[in-house]
Amino acid sequence: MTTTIYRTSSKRAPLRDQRGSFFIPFAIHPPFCYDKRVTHEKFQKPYDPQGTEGRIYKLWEKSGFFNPDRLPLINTDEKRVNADANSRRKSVSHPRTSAFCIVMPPPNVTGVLHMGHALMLTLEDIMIRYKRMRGFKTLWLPGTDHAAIATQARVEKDVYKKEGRNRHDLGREEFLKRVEAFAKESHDTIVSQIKVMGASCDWSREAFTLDEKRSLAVGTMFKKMYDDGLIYRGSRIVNWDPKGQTTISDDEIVYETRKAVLYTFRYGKDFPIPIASTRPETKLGDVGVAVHPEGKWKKYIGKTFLIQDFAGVPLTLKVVGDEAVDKEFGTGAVGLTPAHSHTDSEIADRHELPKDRVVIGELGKMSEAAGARWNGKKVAEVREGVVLWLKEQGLLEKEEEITQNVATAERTGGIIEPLPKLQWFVNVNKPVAERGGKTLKEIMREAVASKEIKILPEHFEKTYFHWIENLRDWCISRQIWYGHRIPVYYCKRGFGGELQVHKVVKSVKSDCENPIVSIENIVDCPHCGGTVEQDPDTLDTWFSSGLWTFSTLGWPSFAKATAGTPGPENDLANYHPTDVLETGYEILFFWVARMVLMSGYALGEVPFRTVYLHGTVRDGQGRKMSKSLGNGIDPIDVAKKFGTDAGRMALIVGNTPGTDTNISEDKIRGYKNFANKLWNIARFILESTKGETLESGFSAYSSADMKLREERHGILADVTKDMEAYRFYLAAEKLYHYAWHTLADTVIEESKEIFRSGAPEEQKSRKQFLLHTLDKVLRALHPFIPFVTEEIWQLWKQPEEKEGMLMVQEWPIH
RNA sequence: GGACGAUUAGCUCAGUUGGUUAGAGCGUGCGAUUCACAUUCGCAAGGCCACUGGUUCGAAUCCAGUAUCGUCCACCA
Repeated sequence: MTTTIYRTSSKRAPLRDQRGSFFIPFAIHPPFCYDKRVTHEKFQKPYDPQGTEGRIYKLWEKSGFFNPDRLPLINTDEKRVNADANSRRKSVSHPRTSAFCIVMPPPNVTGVLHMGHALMLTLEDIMIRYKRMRGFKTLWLPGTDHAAIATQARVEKDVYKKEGRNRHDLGREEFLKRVEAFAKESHDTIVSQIKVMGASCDWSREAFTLDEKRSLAVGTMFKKMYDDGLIYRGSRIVNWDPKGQTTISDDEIVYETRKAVLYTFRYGKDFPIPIASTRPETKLGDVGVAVHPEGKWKKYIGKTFLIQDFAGVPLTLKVVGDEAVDKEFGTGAVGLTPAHSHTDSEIADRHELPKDRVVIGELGKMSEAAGARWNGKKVAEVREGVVLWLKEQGLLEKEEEITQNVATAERTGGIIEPLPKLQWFVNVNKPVAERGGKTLKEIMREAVASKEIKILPEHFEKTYFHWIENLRDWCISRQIWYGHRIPVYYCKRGFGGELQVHKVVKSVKSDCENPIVSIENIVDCPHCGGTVEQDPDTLDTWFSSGLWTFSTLGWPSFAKATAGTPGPENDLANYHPTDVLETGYEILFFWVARMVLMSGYALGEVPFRTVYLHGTVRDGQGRKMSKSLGNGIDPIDVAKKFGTDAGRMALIVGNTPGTDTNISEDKIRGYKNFANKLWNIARFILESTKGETLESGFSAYSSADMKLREERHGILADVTKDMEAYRFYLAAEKLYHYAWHTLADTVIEESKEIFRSGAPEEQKSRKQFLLHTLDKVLRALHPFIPFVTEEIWQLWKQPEEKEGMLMVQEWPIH
């Protein structure tokens, strides 16, 4: 190996004398002393991501440039317009005037980073780095989510496994301590992993959905909505999870297909209409029978029947006609159990049937209303009992096995028991005076319909509208302990001394206002001075997530008054609405829509301009990654084995928005080779152009090189267009292809001959072309593979100032 | 049941919104090479762009229908 190694240590930066020219102390080859480039011994070995990435990340972090307030001016090469005939470029410094902001979808503090997170981080980092290089004041605000139910369930499981105790054994305070300890540990892991991914986010602004500032935001929002009459307490059929002892949202239900027996029977010998049910035990709570208005049972509509004894209880059944009943299905009639079925409850509403006949309790056991015979017994047991009774009475007409979808809780697996409960709701259909009389539903719809928010890919807009059409009031209270406690207090005196939060209790005579909504903690009733007790429930985690774009930017503490001034206290003015929300399509409804709601309601503006939805990351064969299949790929393992750059590139190339993507080790290995290829391209160019410095105004290109230059311009212009249009998958692939198959395979191969036997001008031209191309390729690839490009840049340019880092150089628009 | 999407090389997928000969990666076959490359390079094979019809000078791309697969939503007593 004949390569000259100028320097082997990275310590010595050339010194400057007072006139700003370089003063070379000693031992550096004189002819090339103006060339800061060195051929580093590192280039003698293959690229080593493990030894590089951590060090480079620290370099970036230390620079402070992740923080938009500390970003340097952007340096731009511009042609002089008014000056002399000399068309050489000069360097101009521009302030960063436009802002670009992404608020990171906060990973749950329940575990470790997975491939989906890696994809999210990569896409966002690409956008952020690109915009930073385009001269924007870029803020990428990181954070984590307390993920109430998920985290609590996780800790409950752990505690039970280790100590055999449940949360009630520990008590609220002690249990929360455990959860917080777990969340803290999990948080630290996640943050370190986000850093491994190369994410250039501003850690000084890091947020947590359950920290003090966010809690203030949540409390403020709750009070505002309550005062506006948008939050109300009401008795509704909720999805009760008897196993988790909590209410869960529709979105947290998973349906499992199971076999069940459908029983067809009559309530009594004299009752004319047979009905069918897979849950005869609930029939103890029936208040009527619904039939189709034009069906075969039409003649009974409006009649009321009294059943003296239905398995131990009397029933009063009114026959009503309702369109919701399918005349072809089953017997063409539905027994109505308003307290234990969503649809029955709605039918009962339409026909003013009583809804208070609750026969099943929170523990999944029968209640008093089910009669002395069944009171306190388990549901399954009672089902058998009722069927037996029906058989004995000769009322059972048919038993058939059917498959049905059973609603179960995603987290606990418990079978959902619809129960009426007193819960807190957000009214989505009430006009909001402050917002021109629009309802929350309309706010959500119009933000997208008016194109103020653009969703990528576009077809998800249809799904979004469809979801909004079917939206019901949002139940926001959860009977769990970990989360934002509902900022509501009850004066005990107002309830006659006994607090019964979930039951409708008739107000005892009292002047006290109940409930009392307060952002501050209170212990005494502001009216009578008696003791108050806080609502034991916590808020749905999406309530706090909904505020994420502005609770992270300072709301409600900092008003929107000082746009243009740097500093976190002006973030709301400077960065909201944010520019892009990048997330998985599976949480379009849970989260995206709710952010639109909250932001539109509280600030009167959209939370973001563009929604970029990515797909699910699957394995090489298109299967979902799962623990049971053992086909998961851990992004941290990938970083160790192939380097983060390789993993990032593999996730991006060919990954269109909204579409699932497959990833395999083979694909990642391919891009590890690419990082090494780039390394070798740099090595070749830097070694074969020794003595030559990149001349920024160079124009004496040979005709062949002029052509190559045109081609390069074309590619980079295309890539820039792709970046602007969020076609990162195309941009990445084009750059990959250009670097490998044009620059390396063609240009460099030709150059070898030129350097061997070409004319001096030809050699000079080619050397300049190669240096310029390397410079631009490194810049353009930096958002995608930031580590290897920065490392090459550092070895080549040896910047003395942190402003010389590739991360803050200008993007090559052509 | 409703909505949305997909169907392109052996495999996994692009195809920038109608324009010449449909591309990439991996894989396969043949041949070079240690001269930047824990290799890399060159060459090659391989496609009725699901099917049927329509619009158009021109369709993988737009429209209608059919088939298969997938995702989401709702959930029926």
